[in-house]
Amino acid sequence: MLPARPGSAVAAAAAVPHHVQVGPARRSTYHHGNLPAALTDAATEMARSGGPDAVVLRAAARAAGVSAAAAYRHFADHGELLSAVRHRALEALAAAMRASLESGEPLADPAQESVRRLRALGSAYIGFALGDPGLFRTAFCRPDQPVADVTAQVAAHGPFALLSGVLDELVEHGVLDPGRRPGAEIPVWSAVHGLATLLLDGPLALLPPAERAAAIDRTSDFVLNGITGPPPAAARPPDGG
Amino acid sequence: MLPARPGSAVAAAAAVPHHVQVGPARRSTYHHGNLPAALTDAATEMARSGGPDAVVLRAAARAAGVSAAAAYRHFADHGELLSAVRHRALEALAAAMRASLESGEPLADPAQESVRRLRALGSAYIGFALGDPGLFRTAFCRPDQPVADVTAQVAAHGPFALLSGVLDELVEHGVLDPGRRPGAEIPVWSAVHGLATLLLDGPLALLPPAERAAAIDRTSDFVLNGITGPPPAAARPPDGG
DNA sequence: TGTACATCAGTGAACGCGCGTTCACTGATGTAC
DNA sequence: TGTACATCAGTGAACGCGCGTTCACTGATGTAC
Repeated sequence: MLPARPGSAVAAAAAVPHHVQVGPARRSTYHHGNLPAALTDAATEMARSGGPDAVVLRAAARAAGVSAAAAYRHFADHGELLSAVRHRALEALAAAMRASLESGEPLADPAQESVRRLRALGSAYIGFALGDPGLFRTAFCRPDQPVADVTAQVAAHGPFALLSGVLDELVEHGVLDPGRRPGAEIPVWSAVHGLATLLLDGPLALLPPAERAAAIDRTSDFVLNGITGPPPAAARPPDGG
Repeated sequence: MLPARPGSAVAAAAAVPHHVQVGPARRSTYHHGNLPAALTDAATEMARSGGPDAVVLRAAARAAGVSAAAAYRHFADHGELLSAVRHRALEALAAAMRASLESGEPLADPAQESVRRLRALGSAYIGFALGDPGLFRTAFCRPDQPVADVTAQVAAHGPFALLSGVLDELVEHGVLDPGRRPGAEIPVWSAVHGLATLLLDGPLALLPPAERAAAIDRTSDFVLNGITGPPPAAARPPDGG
């Protein structure tokens, strides 16, 4: 990302203690070039390896080879930097989901194919959570205040949009009753997201691998039943409770 | 909780600055009586109003009218105090679920009644999350390292056990196929837990009340379908990938 | 083409904060005789 | 019933930490004339 021209490495190292940080970037020009991106990159790597609490403005500045105060030319405060990282994390999740959609052998039967795609989304979501826990936690960490921004991103290009698309396919190919389509995203997303968080940080964190895999499979079936099964109105009490 | 004998209030206030903390408890005896409980109480109140990050050992000691160092007679470190609070939070959640089970008018038909009870559990879970967000977050906050303890509590007397019981009732009264009973807790719990976290801290936090209620209803139906619907093996690709 | 100047993006030192934790200590308690 | 003593549960001061943020500043950049 940064050109990182060493110049006089020894002199530079002596002049810039930088605590004991790993490879603080050096730059040749006084002006940085693209400091916002460099800070966001650094902060994202911190989030990746340590979750949202590891996103430290001073450390990001250090990693970008810049004083902490310089960060305030580009971010109003720490929260704004964290927000930028959250965006990146949601992008990464969406990218993993998209990649999963496009990988694998399409099935001849369009109905089966749309089901396959729904499963692909779910397994990518869980896979991302377990494979990149720091970013996943950051994507869904509590903002200082609920932020319309995140909702919009998620809805427009993120996980929600991808799920919506595949649910539409399920309707189109007769798997999902059109009457039950509206709002179907939320329960499906809830099930997958809930499983991810319970496995990651919750009481299911200690599940042995085999049981973990079984839990994922079972939830996958459960989700399909949940959206495609008959409405349970028959088994419902007259008063919704 | 504490006797809180004011004694010479003015002198006490002068002698014990305690920063600007609300009502630091005074005690008459040198020994406290039940300091672990008092610290856990105080810390739990902090968690209730501010979530896990608000659990501050020094502040809990202050609230209990004791020096910070005194806490270390009873808790190895901050993490152990937080663990105690997590226990309390999980207890509170389980209690809310139990109370919900026992409230409301039982239905004559046992099948319908068991369904009603499942719904009651779910709505208590969501209700607790939205009504006592600080405690809910604390109950499920990431421990320093995954802790068998929590898993055990949840399984033995907590949310998981209650859910297991009601799922057994569903089998007993013919709502749930016995063959699909094993492991059914996990997807159900995932859906409810996921919805709670998405509504609380996630991208659904800004949902207007009406839509929020609709989302909850829809997820409730979804869960029932998920466990009672036919196994979706028919719609499944030959390769589970 | 050169120069004055406004603007921008950095610097580095400092502030205040409150935390978790440790230490040597002392006052209170209970038990053996 | 009284006394010596071990043990326990407090005290209060201190340490080190690293953070977010602010400030007056200065070096670099680009533009008007």
